[in-house]
Amino acid sequence: MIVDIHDDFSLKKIAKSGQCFRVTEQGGGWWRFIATDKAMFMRKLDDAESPDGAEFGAPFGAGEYETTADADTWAQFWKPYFDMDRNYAAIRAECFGKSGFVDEAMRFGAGLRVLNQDAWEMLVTFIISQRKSIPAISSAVAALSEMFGEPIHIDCPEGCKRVGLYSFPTPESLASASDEQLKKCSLGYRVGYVRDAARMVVSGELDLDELAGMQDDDLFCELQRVHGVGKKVANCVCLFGYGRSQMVPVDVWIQRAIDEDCNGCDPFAQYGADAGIMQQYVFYYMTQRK
DNA sequence: TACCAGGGGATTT
DNA sequence: AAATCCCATGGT
Repeated sequence: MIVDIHDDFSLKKIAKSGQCFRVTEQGGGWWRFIATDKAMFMRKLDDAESPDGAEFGAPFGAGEYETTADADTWAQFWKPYFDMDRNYAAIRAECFGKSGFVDEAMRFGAGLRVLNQDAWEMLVTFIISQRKSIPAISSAVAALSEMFGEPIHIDCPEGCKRVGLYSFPTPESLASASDEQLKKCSLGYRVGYVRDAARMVVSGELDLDELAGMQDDDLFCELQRVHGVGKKVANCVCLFGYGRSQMVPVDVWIQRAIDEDCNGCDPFAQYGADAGIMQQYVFYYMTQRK
């Protein structure tokens, strides 16, 4: 199926933006996305290699995209996943001019979008993320999904390999997992954290659906009841799992940006409801610029 | 407020 | 090939 996209959209930048860890580049311009129990291949058509930067106000990467998703699954799952109801080109234009550094990060990262992902998947993934590099997180999540997830059966485009197609593990499957199995997934000292989180969800002590109805502060506090979830991980779950676009996770890269590029002043507060989106541009800029 | 925790992946030697 | 560094941190 063909999707016509009129806003910022870069599969490559999204894939490398450190918010999703189950996205892989395939052959022939295809990118494979796995989220919860779904997998989907997508590529840009009519693609002359896009330049790195962008003009403000002009959509970056707009055009026709081919997806293996059917119309219903696109509309119900992937369209909201890609946050398609938000106009990122307009946000870049509105936010321009408040910080030279953030302006440059927006120019560099044009095409990024903050994905709406599953809260459970985000909780586990960002518990795992602590003190790991992005490639290490990706391989741990892949191992966990292969060991505890279910095979996903979809048709792959020509040249794309049918490997590693597993759903994200359910809370039940992780709650009943053994330490030995979890350790094989390179979770290290995080094994106990993941099992506790799974148990809390299975027992109902932590109701992730109920949390969706809470105010930011309450949501933020509730998440930190989970062992292994501090401020940074809680902020990631709020931003990526609950669509709280004003939340700003501060990791070593964002802290470095504040310290070394912004004279020690936090630039994010001035963006209000878009602060978390600016954070994502800055994270991408810090990790991908040469 | 220090210090430590698994280990993987990237970089340097 | 081996040493070294660094990592979307949190608990103690």
